[in-house]
Amino acid sequence: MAEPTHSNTSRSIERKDGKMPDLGDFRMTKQRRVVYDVLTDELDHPTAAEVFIRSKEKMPGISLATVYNCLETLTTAGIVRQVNVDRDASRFCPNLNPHAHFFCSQCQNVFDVNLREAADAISAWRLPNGSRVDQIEVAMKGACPACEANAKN
Amino acid sequence: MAEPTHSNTSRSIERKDGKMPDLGDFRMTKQRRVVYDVLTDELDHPTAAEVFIRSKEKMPGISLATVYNCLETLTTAGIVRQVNVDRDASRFCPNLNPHAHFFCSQCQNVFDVNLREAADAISAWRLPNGSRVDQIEVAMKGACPACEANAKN
DNA sequence: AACATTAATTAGAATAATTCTTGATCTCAA
DNA sequence: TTGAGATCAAGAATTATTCTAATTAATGTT
Repeated sequence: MAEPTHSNTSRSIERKDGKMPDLGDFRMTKQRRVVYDVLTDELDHPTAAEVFIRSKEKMPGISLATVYNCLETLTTAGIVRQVNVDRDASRFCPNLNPHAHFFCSQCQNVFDVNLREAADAISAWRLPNGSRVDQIEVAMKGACPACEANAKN
Repeated sequence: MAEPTHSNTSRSIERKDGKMPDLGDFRMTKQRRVVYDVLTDELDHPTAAEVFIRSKEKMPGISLATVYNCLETLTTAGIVRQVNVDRDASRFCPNLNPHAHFFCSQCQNVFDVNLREAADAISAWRLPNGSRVDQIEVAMKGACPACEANAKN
C-alpha cells in the first residue's frame, strides 16, 4: 500500500496551501481529502471518472464508488459544485464564486465565466476572449407558486 | 399490426390548427407528426417516456426507439427544444421563443420563463408569480478561443 | 489503549436513460 | 416499377450512476 495506514483524519485537516474546507457534520476522511485535492489541484472540470483516475495516483486503492460518494458529500457540504452540460457525465468544480459555465463543443472543455451576481447582473459575463457562443441554457430550481403556497400551510 | 399500412406521409402535413412545422431535409412521417402533436397538445415538458405513453394513445404501435428517434429528429430540425435539468431524464418542449426554465423541486414540473433576449436582458425574467428560486444554472455552449482560432485556419 | 457506536469505504450488482444494431418497411424520384 | 436511401421497430448494449451488503475506519467514551 502506498499510503500509511495509521489514522490521519479529522474534521478539519490543514491543507499544504492553508485551505481548510468545512465539511460541516461530515468527517474529513483521507479519501474525501484526496478527492477534494484532485479538484483543487487543477482548475479544469473533471468528470467522476477523471477524478477517479487522478485520485488513484494519490491513493491507488480508492474505489470508484468512493469517488462518487466523496463527490456527493463534498457537493452536499457545499464546497464543490456539480456542473451538468446536457446529459453528459457530471463535472465537478471547486469554484464557489457565482459563475456560469462555458462549454466548448469542440475540445469539450468547461470554462468558468465570472458573474457579478447570480440573478441580476448576468449580462456582465466575462467570456474567454475570442470565444463564440452558440447556445445559452438557463435553468432555475426552486418551488412553483402552488408548491410554495402548499409548503406554507 | 394496429395501424393501417398504406402510405400517409409528406414533407409538410397540415395540422388541424394550421401549424406546419418545417422539418428541413427530414421527412414528416406519421410517427414524427404524432410525437410533435403530443408535444404541442399539452404545454408541459414531458420526458421521452411520457411522450411514448401519450404517443401510444394516438398510435398504439409506435415504439420507444422511434419516439427517441423522432425527438432527436425534431430537436435537430430545430422545432423542438431539449431541456435538461441536472441529470434527470431530458424533457422536450415545442416553445421556440427564447426562454429559460424554472424547475419546481417539489412537484417536478418545468415552467417556461419568458426572456426578452437570450444573452443581454436575462435580468427581465418573468417568473411564475409567487415562486421561490433556490438555484440558477447557466450553461453556454460554443467554441473556446483556442478552438475558434483553430477552426479559422 | 480498548470499546462501542456510528460513519465511511469497498466491490460488485442493479438501475435508468439512452444509444446502437439489424432487418424490415417505406418514400422519393428516375 | 424499381432502386437507393430514409425511417421504423425490437431488443441488445452502453454509460453514468446508485444501491446493497459486508468490511473497515473514525470518534467519543471509559
